[in-house]
Amino acid sequence: MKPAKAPKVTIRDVATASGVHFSTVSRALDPARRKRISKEVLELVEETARRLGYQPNRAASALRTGRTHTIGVLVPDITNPVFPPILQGIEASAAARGYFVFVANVGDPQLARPILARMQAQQIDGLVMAIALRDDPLIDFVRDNGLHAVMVNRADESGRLPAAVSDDRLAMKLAVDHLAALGHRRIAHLAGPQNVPTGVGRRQGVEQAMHDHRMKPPRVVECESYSREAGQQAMRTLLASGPRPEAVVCCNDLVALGAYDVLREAGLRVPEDISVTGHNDMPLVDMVDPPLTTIRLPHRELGWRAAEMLFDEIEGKSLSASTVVLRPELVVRASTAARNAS
Amino acid sequence: MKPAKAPKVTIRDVATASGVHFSTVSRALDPARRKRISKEVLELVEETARRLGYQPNRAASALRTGRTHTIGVLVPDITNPVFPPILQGIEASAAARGYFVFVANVGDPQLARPILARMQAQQIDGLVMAIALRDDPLIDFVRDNGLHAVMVNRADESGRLPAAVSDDRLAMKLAVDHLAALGHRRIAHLAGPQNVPTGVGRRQGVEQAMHDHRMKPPRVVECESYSREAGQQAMRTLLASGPRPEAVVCCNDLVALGAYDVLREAGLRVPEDISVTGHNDMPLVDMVDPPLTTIRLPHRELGWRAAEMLFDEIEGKSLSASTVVLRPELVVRASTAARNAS
DNA sequence: GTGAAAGCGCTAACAG
DNA sequence: CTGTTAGCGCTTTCAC
Repeated sequence: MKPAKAPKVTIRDVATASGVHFSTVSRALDPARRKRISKEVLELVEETARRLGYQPNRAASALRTGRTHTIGVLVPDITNPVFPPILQGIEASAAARGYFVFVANVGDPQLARPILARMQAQQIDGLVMAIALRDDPLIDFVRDNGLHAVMVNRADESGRLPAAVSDDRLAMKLAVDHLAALGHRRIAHLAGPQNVPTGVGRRQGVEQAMHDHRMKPPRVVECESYSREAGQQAMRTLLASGPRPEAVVCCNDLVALGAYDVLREAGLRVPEDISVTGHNDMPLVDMVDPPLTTIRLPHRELGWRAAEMLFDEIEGKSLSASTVVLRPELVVRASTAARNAS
Repeated sequence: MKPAKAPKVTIRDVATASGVHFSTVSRALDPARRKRISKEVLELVEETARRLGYQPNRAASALRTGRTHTIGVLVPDITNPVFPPILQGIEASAAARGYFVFVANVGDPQLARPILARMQAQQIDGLVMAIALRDDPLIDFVRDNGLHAVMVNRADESGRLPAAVSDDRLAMKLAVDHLAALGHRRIAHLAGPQNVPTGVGRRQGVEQAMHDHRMKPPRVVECESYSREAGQQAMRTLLASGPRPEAVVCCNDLVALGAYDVLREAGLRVPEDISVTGHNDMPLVDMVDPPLTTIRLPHRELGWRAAEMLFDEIEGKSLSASTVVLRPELVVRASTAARNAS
């Protein structure tokens, strides 16, 4: 029968039980210093530690060393399906390197500062930010506090912080190239919020790609957010404000689905009357009607790479690239069709 | 211009700056003990603390008090869309009560123990478990270690741990009642893994409800997991092994979508040839073809309630119910139709 | 109401 | 190679 409560065995208990000084135990149990211990003592200590069920107290170690093996992650909305794979990547890297991850959902940007303050009180070793507006003062705040930090998914354009991102311009080029190959010329863009780096990058990607194809500049409607509702609203605005485009490139999948809603209301068929593309390849967009042509991102790897960069920096082996740009990939499904299909 | 690195101001700095003893500062800054401090001193201390940008060091406090204001959450797969809202609920409650949340993705059940050990080393105050098989030894382990813990989403049948769950039997009754009202009698069930509490509960719910309607017991095929692939496989088995049912009640949405895949392959139409129901109402199942009739769960509230129970227990005000059962809700869409529709 | 002193469990000089 | 010693920043007696 086991004891009712964990009896908290400390380094001293292990020491007396194995007849050595407690600092010897401390050394023996630290991979970095264990080599300076004689083989016999080392084995003895390890054995008794195991037998007694010793668990190091990280709080004590943290107080002494200033390192908690803990990082914070700031996400805007964990229910947005792009973030779970990113988090998974971060967490996998953290687990592999002996860190733990505090996840905070920063619904309202106003909350970022207080949350960050509390995280600092918890003595986090570093921070992964999946939030941040363009020129966000938060970035300066983080740097001024000497906090190790990296960004993921969204990059800070000024490069003040290392980042792991997908190539937004390439992503949109892939979409436009695909539509161009299908014969479309009048392409519109439902753009993301222009105060967010990805919103700008993707819009520029569309514009650049269309320019390269010698098309007229796209009609652009900015969405208020990356949501289905915002997509509906933007699509309504687009339909109301001019001739119907042949295709519409959307800043993300949710916006594309919002566009679907409005097009259906308006009696327009996708892709016969109008082609639609998304971005993210979130789960189930292959099951919607019609299956959505979109851009797939290596979300999990984005998270993994961001975390690796952060840990390297924390541990002082900061050789890693300052910005990692990963390649997105076009996934063709049934929401795009050749122009003369109608 | 701000200092390059945070100069870590401590309680002593605040003390000398305000000309009092550091223990007075400690008292003044603790809501629970601040009342014993004279008004003038209190205000002075608060003011200087603010001026110096004092941040309490939780690691020190943790070492002294044994409380870290940190909890761990074990989820099987954060990319499964049921978990993000649960996490969000947990995190919202935690933020409101001054706690932080370690999230660990326990892909392989084998990993649970080592992860838990590491969390204990980090001195977590409590644990929320969204994993656990039936009669999982992990539950005993947690209790024997005197760890405060609650379960969420999946309950331990033996009631060894408090839990916040949805009423699985009711959920399946809602589905069966709905199908019965549409005139169906030959209903099959694609069941969840029978080593998981929810798998059993839902199967029993279907069986009980059908019994109550005086129907013959359902044909049941067990899925290997709660995934689309497992749903495909189970649906294949079902079609191959007997007469075609009029309706199939699925243990969750992903399984239902797997069933869609196979029915489409087989040239069967949903709902004309066969009605299908899901469970969870995950994002976008209203956009698939046809939109899925399913059961909606209060996932966010599940997480919130679980966390609240945990914090109450940690803080010793353990008046809360031991098990909270929340009501699921039927969402009728287009994957179910009356029997004579065909 | 405030000061003094001890110590949580650990690491990191410094001796020997 | 191992023992000694001194704190990390905080809370918590115990005095006054």
